[in-house]
Amino acid sequence: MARTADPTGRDRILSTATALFYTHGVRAVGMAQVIEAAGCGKNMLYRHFPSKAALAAAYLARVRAQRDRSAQAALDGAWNDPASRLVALVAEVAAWNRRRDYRGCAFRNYLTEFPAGDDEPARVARDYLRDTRHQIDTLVAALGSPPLLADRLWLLIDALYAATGSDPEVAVDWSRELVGL
Amino acid sequence: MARTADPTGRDRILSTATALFYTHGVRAVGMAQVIEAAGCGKNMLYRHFPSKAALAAAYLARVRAQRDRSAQAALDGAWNDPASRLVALVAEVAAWNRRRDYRGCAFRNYLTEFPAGDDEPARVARDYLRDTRHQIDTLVAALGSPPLLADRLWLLIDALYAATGSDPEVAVDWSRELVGL
DNA sequence: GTCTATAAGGGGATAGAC
DNA sequence: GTCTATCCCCTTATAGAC
Repeated sequence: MARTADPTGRDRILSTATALFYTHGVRAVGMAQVIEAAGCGKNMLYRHFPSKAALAAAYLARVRAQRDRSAQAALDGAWNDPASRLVALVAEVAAWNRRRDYRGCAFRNYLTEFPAGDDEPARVARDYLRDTRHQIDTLVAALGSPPLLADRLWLLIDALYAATGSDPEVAVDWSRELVGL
Repeated sequence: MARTADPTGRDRILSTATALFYTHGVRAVGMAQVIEAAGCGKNMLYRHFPSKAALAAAYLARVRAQRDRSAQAALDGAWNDPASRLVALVAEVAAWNRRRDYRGCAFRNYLTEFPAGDDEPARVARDYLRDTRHQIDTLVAALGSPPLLADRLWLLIDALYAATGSDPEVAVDWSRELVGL
């Protein structure tokens, strides 16, 4: 169809792969399935993503970018005190949890699917966990609270990502109580 | 070697499969790998477990039996009041969490690997989650506390099963505080 | 030169047959 | 226990349309 390079090609493929990987899991989705859903040729996919691991890493990086933007928006919409910002972070996870297409945490899910993985996607996943945990620690320190508060808030976030049928609002209310709001 | 059926055969196979499935994930482990590790013939495995789904269901049922026994032992070792029993249940999960070979919750992991599954193993997994949640609800009702306590304790248990590097003791102490001990 | 479509390589999956 | 059938996996290579 197009004689010139399709600038939307890579993004369209990655968008398709992201939806499939997140919904069904990385292991359950084959490259052929991504190709068919994206409506592209095999050649094009492998030029942009030389392997499935590369595609999975790009998938996780894309989700991370979305999550970071969403978390930043939550912080921007909160009061400027550490307590409000901590609650805003928990509430943001809860809001994500309530989405109809919610299927847990993409990074924790990946590490469950590939427990011994130390390739690029695993690094992206572990970096996200480390960075978000660090974000909590920093805000708790700014609040002047003992590290125990960070441990507890992190437990709440872990629980929200597990999502075995609990009401996310319980966690948000609890976090508010924890930080003294 | 043996002319009569090996009574330990089925159990040996299931034991091997349990270790492999739990450590590496169900999807990552092939039937050939189970056969080789169990040191049995292919026909013997398929005689006892006609499909991989049947083997996975038996694996989850076996883990459930272990978990139920362990939870019961924790209850038996606790005081007979609902508060102590609730803490004992949380502490039992924390103790499991501290094991070196801990790799998360077998049931939650399976549901992550097969999110749309409604076959036998998925039913075993979901039944476990439903029953353990019900166990918490019952004890909280016996304690005379509002359902919110059960929601919160369930969040702690979910968090313990996620286990992204938190100290399990934090959850146990928190549960003790929650039930008023 | 850039895309799609198709075929094939090389391996491993589940499962069945003897 | 071995051997085979069938299928799907990831990946590469080839051929054809614009």
